[in-house]
Amino acid sequence: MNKMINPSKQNLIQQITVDCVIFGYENQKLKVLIPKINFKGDFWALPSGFVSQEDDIDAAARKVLQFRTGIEDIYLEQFSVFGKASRNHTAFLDKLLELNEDRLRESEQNREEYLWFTKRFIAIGYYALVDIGKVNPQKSAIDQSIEWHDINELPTMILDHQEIVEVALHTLRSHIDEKINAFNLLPETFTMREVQDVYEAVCGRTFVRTNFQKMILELNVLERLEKKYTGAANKAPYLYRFKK
Amino acid sequence: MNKMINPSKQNLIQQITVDCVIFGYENQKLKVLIPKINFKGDFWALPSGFVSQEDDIDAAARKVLQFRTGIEDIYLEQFSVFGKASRNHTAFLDKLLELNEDRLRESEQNREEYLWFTKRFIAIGYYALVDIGKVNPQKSAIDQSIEWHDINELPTMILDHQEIVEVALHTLRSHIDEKINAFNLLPETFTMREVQDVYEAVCGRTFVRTNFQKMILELNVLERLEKKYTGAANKAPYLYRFKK
DNA sequence: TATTATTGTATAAAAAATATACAATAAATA
DNA sequence: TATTTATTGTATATTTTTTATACAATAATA
Repeated sequence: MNKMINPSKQNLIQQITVDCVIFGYENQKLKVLIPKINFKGDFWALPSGFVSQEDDIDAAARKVLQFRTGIEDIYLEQFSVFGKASRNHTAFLDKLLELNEDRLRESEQNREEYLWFTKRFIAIGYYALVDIGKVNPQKSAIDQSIEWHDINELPTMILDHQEIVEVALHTLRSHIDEKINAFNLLPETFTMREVQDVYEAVCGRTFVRTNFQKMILELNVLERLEKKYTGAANKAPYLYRFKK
Repeated sequence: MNKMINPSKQNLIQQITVDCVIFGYENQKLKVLIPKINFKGDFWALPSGFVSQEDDIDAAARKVLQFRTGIEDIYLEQFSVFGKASRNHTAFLDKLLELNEDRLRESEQNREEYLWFTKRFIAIGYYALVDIGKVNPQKSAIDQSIEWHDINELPTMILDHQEIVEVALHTLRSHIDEKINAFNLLPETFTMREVQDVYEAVCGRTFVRTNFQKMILELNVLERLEKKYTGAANKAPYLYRFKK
């Protein structure tokens, strides 16, 4: 949320944001990266950004993701637009101002920002899925914190951000087969079990191991390498990698 | 395209359009409704509109569809956003001005419109599917004509409108099962053959009659009524209607 | 009454998805 | 060293879904 840095003065498309649902995977769990802003009142909001006149909307979303995760070439996908006429930050901002009178004084400039930011906004939704281990979450200037939240225990977010996450998750699940490679979640080489763990976390369900293997191999994107001796007291699994 | 009626003066969201792919069905054929603008140079462009501050984006799209088709409660669906930074009407307008010098004189107001309209625009794509028989296509003030074009013989359109149609068609095909009812294409009662004709036109392929019947009945949205005596020299087919 | 075109129904065949069985490890441990 | 343990690879059985084929039942016509 670099929303507060005089956006009304910048060379931006008006009344448009790109709102990003950054899914993260670690330890068989699916999470979402959500900043909490640094004001009294417990306000959580999805990472989002504006669209510069010079940027493709995809590029605008990519900037948000790069800033928030530090990852350069992240795969992301636009999935829906949220454009109700009533979709504005007024209720949120008024609440915030009410609870933070001490810090936010009336001023000509603040007034201008307020008017700019309480206009109706159209959000273009993007989602990404990253390896939590590779990410160093970045707070913006106005954030108190930014944390990974389990997909089943999301905080109460502003506006329609809850719905945005739901739609993103639905899209992610239906696209996982084509995107499992693009997401770059797995190491260079990996076992079948690791692939299955990703799938189970993303889809929120279990798969029968033997059938999962068959299904994933039939996608025809993996090649089998040597065995991996893990030190565990059992048969060593094969390693795989994505075909070039 | 009511784009030319001083849009820069109206209460609109800037740099946003809703671009509509209006599919039409008639005589086992799938078509697209495309206006041609009333200037020298053969310019075709999808029906589109701007988004008023007071309208949901869905409502903005609905207005375009209502104006173009005369149908009140039309089912439509947002399917994608087209937002390249280079997406602007400059090349199109310059060509148009060059070919129509006689009609378009330099003036302060025209200049203003030109600058407004050559900004980069983000298009939110919507599609609908209507019964051509129920539609009376409406030209806008700047159109020379508006016609149904066979899906396989589309004219060369401005900007990325060709791509927009392609993405819309892909979405339509993948959603046809859930939407066949919503599209309101079929009469109150209809035969199985009529349903299959719609499917074949939309999907651009044939189906095996007996298997199609089974498939469509398994969707569980139809109820069977009495037989229909058509006067043809063959067994009378049953009529169906959508369950309430 | 035989012919014709098309429908409704049944069923066979093929393919895909799901469930189950079991031998083959790789290390720990007895 | 033999036995135990947990997990893997492979095969196969079962079920479900999809696709193909056969054919009798019309409703009018010739």
